Amino acid sequence: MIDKVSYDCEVIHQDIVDKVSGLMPESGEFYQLATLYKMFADYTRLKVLWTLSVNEMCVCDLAVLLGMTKSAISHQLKSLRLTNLVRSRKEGKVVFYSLADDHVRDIFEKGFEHIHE
Amino acid sequence: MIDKVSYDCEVIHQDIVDKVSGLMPESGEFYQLATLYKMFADYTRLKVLWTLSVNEMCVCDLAVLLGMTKSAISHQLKSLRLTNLVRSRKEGKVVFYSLADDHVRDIFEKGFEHIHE
DNA sequence: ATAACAATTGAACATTTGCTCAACTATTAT
DNA sequence: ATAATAGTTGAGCAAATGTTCAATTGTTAT
Repeated sequence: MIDKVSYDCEVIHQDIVDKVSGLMPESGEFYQLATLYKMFADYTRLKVLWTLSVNEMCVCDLAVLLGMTKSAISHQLKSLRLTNLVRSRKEGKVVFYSLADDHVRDIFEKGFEHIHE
Repeated sequence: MIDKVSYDCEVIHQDIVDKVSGLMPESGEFYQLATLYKMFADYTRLKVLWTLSVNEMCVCDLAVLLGMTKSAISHQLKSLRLTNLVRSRKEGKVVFYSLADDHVRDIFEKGFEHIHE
C-alpha cells in the first residue's frame, strides 16, 4: 500500500509532471480499480462473468458449461463475491449466482469495443 | 489455449446452459479480452495508463512521478505497447509515450463509475 | 440414520508475474 | 573520441495466482 520512493533519474519536464500530479487520484483509488480489473483479467473468471451477464446460473451448470471442476469455479466465484461483482441465492442444494449490478455489462461493452476496433 | 474438458457433475438446468452456450463468443475473444484487462489489473500499469490519459509523458518523468525505476516503467510500457494500448515517439534521447486510442479512457470511466457507485 | 449430491474450503503445487540488477544501445554534448 | 544521459533488455528472484485434490458442510431423498 506504500508507494516506493526510489527512482533513478530527475524530472525532465517539470510542468507536465506537476500538471498530472495535481490531478492524480489517491493511491487507494488505483488499488480498488486494479482489484476490479483483476477480476476481468483471468480467462476463467471472464467467462464466468460473461455467462452471468446473460443469465443467472448455478455452480454445477457453470462448471459443465466452462469445462471446469465445481471446485475451480467455486474458488473463482468466491473472489467475485468478495469484490462484490456477483451475488448468490440458495435454493435447496443449489446456489445460483448472478451479477451484482450492471457495471459489469458496461465494462464488458467497452472491452469488446476495443478488441473489435 | 485449449479448453479443459474434465468436469465433475452433470448439467442441472439444460435450458439455461443451452441458451447461454448459443450466445457465447469463441474462446479467442475471451483471451483477447482477458489480455486487455490484464493491462489494467496491475497497480503500476494502471497508474501509467491513467497518467498517459492525462498527458503524453517520457519514461523518466513517469518513473519520478510514480516513484519507480526507469527499468520497471520501461518493462511495463513494453507490455502496454505489445497490447497496443500505448504508442511512442522519439525526440532525441527522450521517448514520449501516449495512449494509442480513446478506448482506454472509456474503460477507465466505467471502472471509476463502479468503484464510486 | 444413511446415502447422494451441490457446493465450499484449505493446503499443496506449478505457473505467471513484476521488480531488480547489470549490461547494453542510442543520442547529445564536450 | 569520450562522457553523460534516456531508454531498453534479459536473467534471476520473490510474490502472487489458479487449479487440483481431499476433506467437509448443508440439503434432500430413501
